[in-house]
Amino acid sequence: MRIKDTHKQDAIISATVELVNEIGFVSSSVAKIAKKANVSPATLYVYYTNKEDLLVSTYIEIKKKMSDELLKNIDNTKPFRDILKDFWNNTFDFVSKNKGLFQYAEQFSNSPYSDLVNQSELEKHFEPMMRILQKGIDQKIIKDVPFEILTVFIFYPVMLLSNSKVCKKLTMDNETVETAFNLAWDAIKL
Amino acid sequence: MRIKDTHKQDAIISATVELVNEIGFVSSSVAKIAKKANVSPATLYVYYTNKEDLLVSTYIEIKKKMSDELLKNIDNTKPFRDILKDFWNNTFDFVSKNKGLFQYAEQFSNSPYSDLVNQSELEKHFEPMMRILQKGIDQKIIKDVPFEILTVFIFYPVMLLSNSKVCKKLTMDNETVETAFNLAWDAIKL
Amino acid sequence: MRIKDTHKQDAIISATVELVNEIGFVSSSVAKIAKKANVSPATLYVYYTNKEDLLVSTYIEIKKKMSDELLKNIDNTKPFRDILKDFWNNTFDFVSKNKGLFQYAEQFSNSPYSDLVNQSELEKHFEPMMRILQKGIDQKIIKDVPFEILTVFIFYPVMLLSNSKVCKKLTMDNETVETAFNLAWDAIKL
Amino acid sequence: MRIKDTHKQDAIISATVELVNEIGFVSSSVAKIAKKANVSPATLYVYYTNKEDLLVSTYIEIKKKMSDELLKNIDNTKPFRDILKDFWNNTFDFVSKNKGLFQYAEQFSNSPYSDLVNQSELEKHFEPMMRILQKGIDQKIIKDVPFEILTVFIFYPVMLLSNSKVCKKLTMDNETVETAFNLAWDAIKL
DNA sequence: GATGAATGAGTGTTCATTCAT
DNA sequence: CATGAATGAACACTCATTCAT
Repeated sequence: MRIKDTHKQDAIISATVELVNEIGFVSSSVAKIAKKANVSPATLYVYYTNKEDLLVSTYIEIKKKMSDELLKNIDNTKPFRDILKDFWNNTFDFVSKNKGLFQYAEQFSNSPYSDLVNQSELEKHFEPMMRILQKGIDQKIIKDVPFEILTVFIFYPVMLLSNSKVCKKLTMDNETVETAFNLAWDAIKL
Repeated sequence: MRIKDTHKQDAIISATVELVNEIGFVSSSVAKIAKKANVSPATLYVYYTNKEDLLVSTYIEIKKKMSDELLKNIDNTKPFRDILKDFWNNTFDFVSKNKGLFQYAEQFSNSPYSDLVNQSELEKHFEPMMRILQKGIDQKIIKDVPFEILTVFIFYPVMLLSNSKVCKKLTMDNETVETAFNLAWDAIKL
Repeated sequence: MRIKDTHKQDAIISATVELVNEIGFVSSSVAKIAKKANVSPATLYVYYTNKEDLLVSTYIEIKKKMSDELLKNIDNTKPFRDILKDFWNNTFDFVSKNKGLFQYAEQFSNSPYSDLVNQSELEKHFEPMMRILQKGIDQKIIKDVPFEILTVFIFYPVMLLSNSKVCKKLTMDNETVETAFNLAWDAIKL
Repeated sequence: MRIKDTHKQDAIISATVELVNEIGFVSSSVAKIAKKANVSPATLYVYYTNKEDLLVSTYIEIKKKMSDELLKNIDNTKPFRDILKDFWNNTFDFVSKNKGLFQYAEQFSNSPYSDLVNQSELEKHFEPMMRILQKGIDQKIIKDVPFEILTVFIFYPVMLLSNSKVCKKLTMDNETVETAFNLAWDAIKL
């Protein structure tokens, strides 16, 4: 028998992400994805049970890669503010270098497909950061407010600012990233 | 007759928003929208030149209604912080009471359809708030950073917190809204 | 609005019957049926909710037409044997003149589609004949055996003999039909 | 190894019959048959040149097995009526014990696939019965009518009565089989 | 203005079959 | 012999849109 050609599966995932970024979820048909990946539409069904499976799997893959990158080099022994700053920079780096993946994830999570994903499963990867935040609360470094609120001020802003749809004009240089972090820090610090 | 017309058009818009919220952009076909609005698919083309026009017009309508509501009762003579707080509360009120409209707008603005909208036209409605922010900068009440950064900390958080996809567990009572505003204010204040 | 074109629906039904007779149930695709009927495949869905609906509706239509024809001119006042003979002749006439319809019905009733049809509903049309049989039993003209057995000897044979798949060589002239009826009668008579 | 082969081929045939009985000819795809037989779709093409070959071969196999069973223990020295009765009983036994095979054959012979089978070849197996019928005619025990007519009254009824699609309610116990045979005999006897 | 009929083009998916291993 | 990967062609069906009324 023929061996499964991982090159093909990679091509399918890439094509999916690219196409969704180019023409959006709505217009991204299986046929177009297949064409972009230079495979037959039928081949797609060798790797995924259906279109939904393809889109969801792609999302999960991206999210996993993202959480790996965001938590990379996080050093618990550093001062609290520095840890957050490293995470902030990691986020900015990832989003800058993977605009396509990030934009796919944004579209996906705003679509009804996202209901099909076990979100809490994905969020588990970020538990280390949650533990760090909790330590900050316990040590009275940051405000004792619900995690969701902290998240909105310390994790989302860098993503929003990197999102070209939100920030059309502002170029995100290192200085701007730094400035934004100062605001985030002021928001949460005690 | 005018009344009849408006009724039908309203029904179409409502049906569009409801359907997109129920089954998403991807699955919302003209036929289904028409069925939900209790009109013929052809009737839709009496009011809109095509599907895109319908979706875009619906978005613009929502955005206009939203900007009206958010700027309602904004009193320039109040102290700076109170103005922002009023706007913050207006946002929270609108999103709470119009989850459907808000969610439609979110989906829309994350789709490539949004490229078809003259965003700067829509943003004009928020110029009053921008002028207020500028005054705050000039009076050295808030930090002198790019508008986009301020926006991310003072306008987006309340929307994110109201978004059920972002905040699944946190119930947004008045106290929580107040707490979140304090963080936002700490972020931007000098 | 455009008025529903009954000519089109008739064309669809005819095409369905013809095609199924030519190439069988298995190979009769919606596209092929549409092509034969000179309509777009989409048009088919104006009249029927899906392929199954088309096939089932066609079957029911045929069965209704058939029961009308078989019971035509049945005169209850005639002697018992003559009534059966008339029915027998009607059956032979119908099958001879509507080989296509008959063959479609045969294929259909041997397919799993037939499970979708409310058979007892269709059998109601034949109740007059059942009552006649019962009268024959009561009057001790024919044997007192279950209806199904009588049916197999007095109703099925003429259909089997008219079925070209069963009887490839035998030409069914009037004499043969008469001969066969004599056997049927001998089978059931007391 | 021979044993292994036969196992696989048997599995394929069984799967084919079962699947056709479960979901019908129309929906029985090669992939599904292979899955049911626990082999690869490709393996199927080791034993059969294509799908048609598989279906036809399966039919022929069934027909051969059937003719063997029906003619089993037929004793030419018995009285004429007893021979027919034995055959009748054999038919009933076979159909009862092999409903799946029988139903497959019914579906097949009502499909256009049946045109691909050399029917006269299959009918050769039944020549012994034809010779017996001819002897009955010659000895003036049964009516001198075309074979097809005799067949319809002496061979088909037991099959029809055993067919669950024809006889939904009637349970075929020994008494019923006996009763039906009496009608068949009355039909053909002189 | 308002409609349901009608459709070519497209949808996601499965098909029978082949091929390299 | 036996296989799972791979596919072009076909599948049933829906799409956005137009048209006659």
